[in-house]
Amino acid sequence: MTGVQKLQICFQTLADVNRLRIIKFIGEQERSVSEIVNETGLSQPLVSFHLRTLRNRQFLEANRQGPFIYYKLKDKKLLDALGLFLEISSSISNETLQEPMFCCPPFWKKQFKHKKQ
Amino acid sequence: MTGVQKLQICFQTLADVNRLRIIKFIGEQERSVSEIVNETGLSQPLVSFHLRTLRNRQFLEANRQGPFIYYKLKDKKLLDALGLFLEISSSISNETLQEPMFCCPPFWKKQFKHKKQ
DNA sequence: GTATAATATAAGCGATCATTTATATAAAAA
DNA sequence: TTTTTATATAAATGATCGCTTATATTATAC
Repeated sequence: MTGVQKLQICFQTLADVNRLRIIKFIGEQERSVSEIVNETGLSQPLVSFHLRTLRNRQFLEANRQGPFIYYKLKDKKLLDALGLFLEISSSISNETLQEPMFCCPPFWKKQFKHKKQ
Repeated sequence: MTGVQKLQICFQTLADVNRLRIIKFIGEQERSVSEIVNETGLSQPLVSFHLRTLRNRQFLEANRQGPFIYYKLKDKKLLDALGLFLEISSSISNETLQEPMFCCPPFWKKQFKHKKQ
């Protein structure tokens, strides 16, 4: 697996607001699933789903204590890296970022039509 | 737009091998579209599509010289940030990363079935 | 044992993304 | 002007992702 492929998987894993919020919350200190559910307001299955993703991709590790399972960051360097990207992304104008980038949903099609020759 | 949302868009943009390869190639020095097509082996429309994405998201900027359009990185900090993530991702085992993370395509379903009680 | 609380998994759905094929634009050359 | 080269856009398609609802597991308490 090439470096670029690893990067892709890394970024794919981080390309979700809810996972980022979870990482941010866990970054402060380790947290149980129910704490994360309360903090984020997400449903419990959804939190578990994201935690599984983050655990499988080696961003988090879990340890059970009684009925609770506590998650923590595996590598604190991740927080530094996120800070660096926050810098990079903050210099980007809001308007541009909000433009649709990819395949245009129906209501966008008109705006991209070329004038007929 | 919150910091987390900006991060999501950043990572979403970087979560593609082809875009990462393009960034890596352009990072060395500015390149024309046809140079990128030759380097990557991707089709010209696909390269243009990814370039538009990267340009819209403010990672690249373009300047035309005659019939050629040269693209270059807007912020060289991006290369440092990619290096940092390369460190983080390199410590992750290949096997784990290759596991399917999300919704399982048909041929995977069997492997995740629980034993019936 | 049964009941309850905490967490994980399964299956299906809707939306979005990357890609392809075909076509349009734009600049230079003939 | 016509042709050629370089690049961009359009439309359609298949695959994947995030989310929801329902159910299963695991551990404690009774």
